[in-house]
Amino acid sequence: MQELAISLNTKSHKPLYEQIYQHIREEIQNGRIPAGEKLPSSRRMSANLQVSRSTVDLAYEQLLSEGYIESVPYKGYYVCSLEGLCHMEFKEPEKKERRQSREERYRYDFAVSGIDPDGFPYNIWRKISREVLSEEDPQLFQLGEPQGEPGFREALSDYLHYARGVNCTPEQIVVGAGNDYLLLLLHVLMNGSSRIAMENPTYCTAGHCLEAMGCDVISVGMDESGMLVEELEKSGADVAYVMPSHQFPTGIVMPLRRRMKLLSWAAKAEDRYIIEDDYDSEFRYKGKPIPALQGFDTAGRVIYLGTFSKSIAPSIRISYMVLPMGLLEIYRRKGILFSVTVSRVDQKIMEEFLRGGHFERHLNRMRAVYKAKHDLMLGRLRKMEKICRVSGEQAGVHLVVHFVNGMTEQEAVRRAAGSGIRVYGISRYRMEGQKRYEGEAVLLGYSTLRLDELERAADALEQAWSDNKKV
Amino acid sequence: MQELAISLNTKSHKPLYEQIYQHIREEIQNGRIPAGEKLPSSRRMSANLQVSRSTVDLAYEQLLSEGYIESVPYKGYYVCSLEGLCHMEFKEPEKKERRQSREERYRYDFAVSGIDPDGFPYNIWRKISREVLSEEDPQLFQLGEPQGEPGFREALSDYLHYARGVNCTPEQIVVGAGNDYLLLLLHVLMNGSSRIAMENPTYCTAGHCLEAMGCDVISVGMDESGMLVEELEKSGADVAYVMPSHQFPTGIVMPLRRRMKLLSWAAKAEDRYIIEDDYDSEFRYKGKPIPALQGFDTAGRVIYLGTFSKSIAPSIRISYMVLPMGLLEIYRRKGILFSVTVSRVDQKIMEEFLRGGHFERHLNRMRAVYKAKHDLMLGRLRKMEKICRVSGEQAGVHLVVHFVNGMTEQEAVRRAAGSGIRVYGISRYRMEGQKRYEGEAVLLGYSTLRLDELERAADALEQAWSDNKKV
DNA sequence: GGGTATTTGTCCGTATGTATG
DNA sequence: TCATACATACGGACAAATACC
Repeated sequence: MQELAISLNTKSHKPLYEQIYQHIREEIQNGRIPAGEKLPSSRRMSANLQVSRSTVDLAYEQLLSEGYIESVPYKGYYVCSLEGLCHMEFKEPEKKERRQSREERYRYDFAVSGIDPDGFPYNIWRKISREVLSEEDPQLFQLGEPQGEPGFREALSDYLHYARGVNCTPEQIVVGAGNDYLLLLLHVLMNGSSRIAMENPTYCTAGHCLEAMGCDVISVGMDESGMLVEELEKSGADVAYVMPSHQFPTGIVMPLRRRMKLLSWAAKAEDRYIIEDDYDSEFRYKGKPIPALQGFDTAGRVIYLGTFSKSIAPSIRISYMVLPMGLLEIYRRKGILFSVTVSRVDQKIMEEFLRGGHFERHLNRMRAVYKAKHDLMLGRLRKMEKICRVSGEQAGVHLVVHFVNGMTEQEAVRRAAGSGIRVYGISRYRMEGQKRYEGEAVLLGYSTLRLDELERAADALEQAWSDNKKV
Repeated sequence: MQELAISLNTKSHKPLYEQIYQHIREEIQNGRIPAGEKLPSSRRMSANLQVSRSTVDLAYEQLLSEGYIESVPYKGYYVCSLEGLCHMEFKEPEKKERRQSREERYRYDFAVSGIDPDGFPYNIWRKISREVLSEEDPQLFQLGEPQGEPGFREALSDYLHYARGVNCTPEQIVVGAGNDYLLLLLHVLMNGSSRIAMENPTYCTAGHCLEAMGCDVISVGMDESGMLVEELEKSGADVAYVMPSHQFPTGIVMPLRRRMKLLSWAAKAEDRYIIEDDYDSEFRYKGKPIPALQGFDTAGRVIYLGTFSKSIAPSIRISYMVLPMGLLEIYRRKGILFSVTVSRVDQKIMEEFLRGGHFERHLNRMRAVYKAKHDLMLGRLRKMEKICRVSGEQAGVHLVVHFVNGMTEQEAVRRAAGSGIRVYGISRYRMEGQKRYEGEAVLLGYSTLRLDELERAADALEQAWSDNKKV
């Protein structure tokens, strides 16, 4: 039979198995599932509904005991004919939807950061967390190594190697609480005197952090392949901060040729480095992922920066960097003074999450979730061809929208706001005083909104932008 | 392919199928099973490993879903090539020589850092941890406030107020992963140009961190009341780093008079600050605790630094600082750029730990534990009056031992080592090149040793030090 | 060369242990 | 103590490919 689409409510106080049981019973009573039909196996059903098999088992067992279905061992469950069964109509009392009134100005926020609200793998995380805390290993609560737990770094280097093509040993990895912190640490390692080139527009938070530390942040132009290496060369920068896998905010994926050019720029001098922020590399919707820049680096000039903020949750604060050999030596002199900033417990949890393959399964799940949202938004926006076109759609969890009907970025943002929708102009990601990026565009992040919200938000957005009268 | 020799551990808490899965995955990742190779059939494997077929099935299924292997129906499972990822030579990191050998030379380690091995409140922590993760609050996994969770800061400010006499609102608190990090952040706030005075001897790690950041660290002498304010004045320092509640390593508690003098030094200029590291304030064995320096500060010149490293566990990495108003403004401009470095989950757990009164109960328990150890060691050392006398015994979890029989610090350390006991000479806590502190002494930390171990260690120590023949 | 036994992945229902409230 | 939910592990049945007589 077809897949049953049962809407389960985890938060409801009604047990899951009962919700399943009731739904199937109704289907049978209504004749929507005819007698003789085979029900989906408990495995299939549990996979569909994202619940444990035994939950489905319980539901089936109840149906069985009440004679709605019969079990044929090694084959499956089959719907009985209802003859002779008296059944009363049972009306579910309507539950009032408890809507939380939001005082927020915005009904929908196309935030470019953040994760899917239902995306956190609670169950596994809870389980691993419990396991780790149950070991009662006295060592676990003494201070750990400054670089991070050896076991965690090993699991991480395995993952980075096969999933991202990063070429490193666990010894090169430094674990830290967030990219900001790692940049801070890096700044200490580099003796605080770097001139850092960033693309324009870029991930300003990092730029402002670097400026706050006292770095010279230099804005370098970009074309459709990413940072312009010629300009970089002229800029006199020592360090280039790039996001080859998915540049923020443009969504540009740096092609191989440009990567090589960048690497040869770095190889030209001893004190040149590339900081590769492997932003959003986990989510790609087209083609195969390009391995990290770091994997092609033979001169030891690439510092690879990665995080679990996007792939798991921003709030768990686990990032990591891979240092080239030269910097590693400096780290061992100076960096080692600074204690690790991630809880040893959290590191252990993350290690198990990686080793148990949960991370990959989680990524696969999230990829599917984001793909659905991505496709929905892309479809909707492509229908609005009179108004806009889309770029940066190959990867990540946001789209870049350019207007073809003469609407300015500012106006698009204002109109959306007028309809209670928050969108983000790309201009806000230019470093201050750097107006070299001329394109106007709006960013639509779809990670934090649920599918049905996206649908409604897209409706409202279309209306707001289609409206011809000026606001 | 050949039979895989997987050593299964039935007793381990790790599921069988996961052990199988992990083993095979690692073999594939390391290339020990080449791409295209056929895995043993589930039957053969299950016979070999003496487990059920479906257990093997589960393991294979997981490998399948993650793309490590592919299934050819009625033929077998075959290892996939890790397609799409460039394959570079992956050097197997040679296993490092067990460093433990050096640490195992010591039977007993009177380490001055670390906590009681049985001291971590596993049960409550597990319970709260579970509760926090069970709430399934989607907000909890989005990025939190840079300063730390408002609720946590509120609980913290309450605690600091009544337990330490710290005078602050939650808005002044900045949460961070460890004192080192907070110093780093502070350095950014202070524009990286500070001349910092530290006592001598002192907590060198902090000193070296500050130096690595580029601070001028100036050593200032001390007497039995702590830092000499006259010298501080002459030194030209902007910032004084002190530990009034229990100076490390001397154990000196700064009396009120000296505190006031210090405060008036700071009040003399706009850019002068005192960093009050409230080290070990939680554990006092005599008299009532002196409130924090910060509570007496009317000029807004004290930065209060606290941590749960000693009171709960070093590895959980939760520290905090209280900024005076002037710095708070700067923080709101520059510091706010840096995301918080403590996991939001951990903050929530800690908040509950505070609010539920568990922290105080825990402290009481630990105070009793440490008091017992303290009294034991103090008693034993006082019996050795021919050899040494003790100082710094009012608070903390270590004692300072001065020798009265002419034994040098170096010799005391060596003799102890000869008996397999690790003790720490106080000289190692002088900043390099600063030899102004003339006293020789040895530190005995008793937090990480259990009572019975302490007993035996004290025996051995007495013998080693009593022994009159030179070593 | 055609039939048969074996091997294989796949799918199934079931039983048990454990965490949690 | 009991209800709920989940994870783990078990072994039987099936159909297609394959090896063997």
